[in-house]
Amino acid sequence: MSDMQRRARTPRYLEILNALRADIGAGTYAVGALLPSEASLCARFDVSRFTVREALRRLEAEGVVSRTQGAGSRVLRATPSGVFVQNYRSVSDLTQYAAETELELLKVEDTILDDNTAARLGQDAGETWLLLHSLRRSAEGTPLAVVESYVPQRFRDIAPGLARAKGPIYAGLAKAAGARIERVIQETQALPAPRHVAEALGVIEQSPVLRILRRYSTATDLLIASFNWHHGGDRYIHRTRIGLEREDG
Amino acid sequence: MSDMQRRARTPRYLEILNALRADIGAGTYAVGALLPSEASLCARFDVSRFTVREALRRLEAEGVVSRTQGAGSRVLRATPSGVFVQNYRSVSDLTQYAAETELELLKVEDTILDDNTAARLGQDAGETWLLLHSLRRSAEGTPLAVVESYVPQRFRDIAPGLARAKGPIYAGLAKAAGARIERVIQETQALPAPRHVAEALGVIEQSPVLRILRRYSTATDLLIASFNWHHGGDRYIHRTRIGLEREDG
DNA sequence: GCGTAAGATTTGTCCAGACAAATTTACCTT
DNA sequence: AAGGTAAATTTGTCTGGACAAATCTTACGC
Repeated sequence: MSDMQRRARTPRYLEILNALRADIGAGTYAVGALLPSEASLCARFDVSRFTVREALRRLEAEGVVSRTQGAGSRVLRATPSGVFVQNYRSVSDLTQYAAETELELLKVEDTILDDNTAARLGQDAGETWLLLHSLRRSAEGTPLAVVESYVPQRFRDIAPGLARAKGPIYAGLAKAAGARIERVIQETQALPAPRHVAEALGVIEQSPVLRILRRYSTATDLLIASFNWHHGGDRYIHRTRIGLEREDG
Repeated sequence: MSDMQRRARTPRYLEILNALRADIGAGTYAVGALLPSEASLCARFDVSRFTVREALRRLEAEGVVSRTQGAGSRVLRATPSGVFVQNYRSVSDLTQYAAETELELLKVEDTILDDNTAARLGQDAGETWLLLHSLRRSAEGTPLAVVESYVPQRFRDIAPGLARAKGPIYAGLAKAAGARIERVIQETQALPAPRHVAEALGVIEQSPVLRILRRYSTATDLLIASFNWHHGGDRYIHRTRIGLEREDG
């Protein structure tokens, strides 16, 4: 063993890491399934628990597995997530698909703003808004993003037709309202996926996703706000026509 | 000890982590300085090396220290970087400072596009462009962002005056050129800081920073492109007036 | 059938020690 | 003074063990 260790310049935990990555990639351990316990991995690779944990710890840092005390290690995705700062590189390019996507309205419902959401939107908690759920899919049928739009109640009648109209929702709404959108503020954040987003995107709950909050305002009012949930990490590209106001460039 | 362990529900390594964070925040261990060795930390906290390493490992994951075999652990920054996907939360809010910042022109120079930059800008490699370096500072004198703008040669005469003009560079340039900017494309990525950026931002080389590439185009041409380097991680907020074209909302 | 409680499983925290590998320091030679 | 080599320092990898804490499973009682 000490002899083996001398010849092999790659650490043992890296071999295990690669073996597990390969297994996950090959589908031996499917997305959503549990990995073998640390104890059985120790037996399989004939190493101490420390070494197995070192490999698992890295798999977790890559976003490939999620580990829970008492429950085990669950496979979140087959390939590393290209975690933003940790990995220093981008994996996929959303805009590649953007041209081929379609918008699909899932649900329209009344909702009362909770404290958290109200704070984010800059509105009063307890207000009743209209909540539109929509889902974008790529041409190949892969879910790309979940969109949740908050709209004032008064647009209740025209709301369901917005998804079927040409152009983006905010444009249709502005037109219907006879208002002009003058300000867009966008916030980007990374979060663990809540249940409904995970289901819609086809990823495991708690796996990292990008949430982009956009607030479209007229000169005086917030007209529409939307949470856009994307697959986590990766490079995010934002396209727009014209940009005014102060900017870093 | 086992008695102490029973009463204390917070793991020992977390206490050490917090103690080290406090020391770093207080300046006991300055940015750029070396932390005590693992061995001396073991002595100070009376724990095994495993426990100290667990704390240091997390400090490293937060981007607070950088660890090198044989060299030691060096302090990279005083506060956690709010690493994007890893931490699931934001730390600072750039816009808080944005109102109080000033723009300062550092350097104007001719540059020939290398393959990499050319590819990013969608221009031909070997072309000669004008490169403007500028630096933003907060009111308190803390460097916030480094901006590198690429501008066509023909703007050589007016370029130096742009920083002193009111409003953003691209607006002044468009006005001077009699052109109208119709499209802005923004790419966000996380990278290890190159030397000149690290120096300007006051962070350690290789520490994670956000690089935002913005390309401002007229109907036909790329008018100006800029790399905006920000402190890593954290929440990035983008403000603009009006947004047209296709969008996710 | 359903909730509860006990037991089994699984990961989290921690120790004491050992050697390897990379870097830094000190010293010696030229 | 410059350069190279050996020694000391420091982090990386790894063992084998122990108990704690969270979760899951099973069996029991109502």
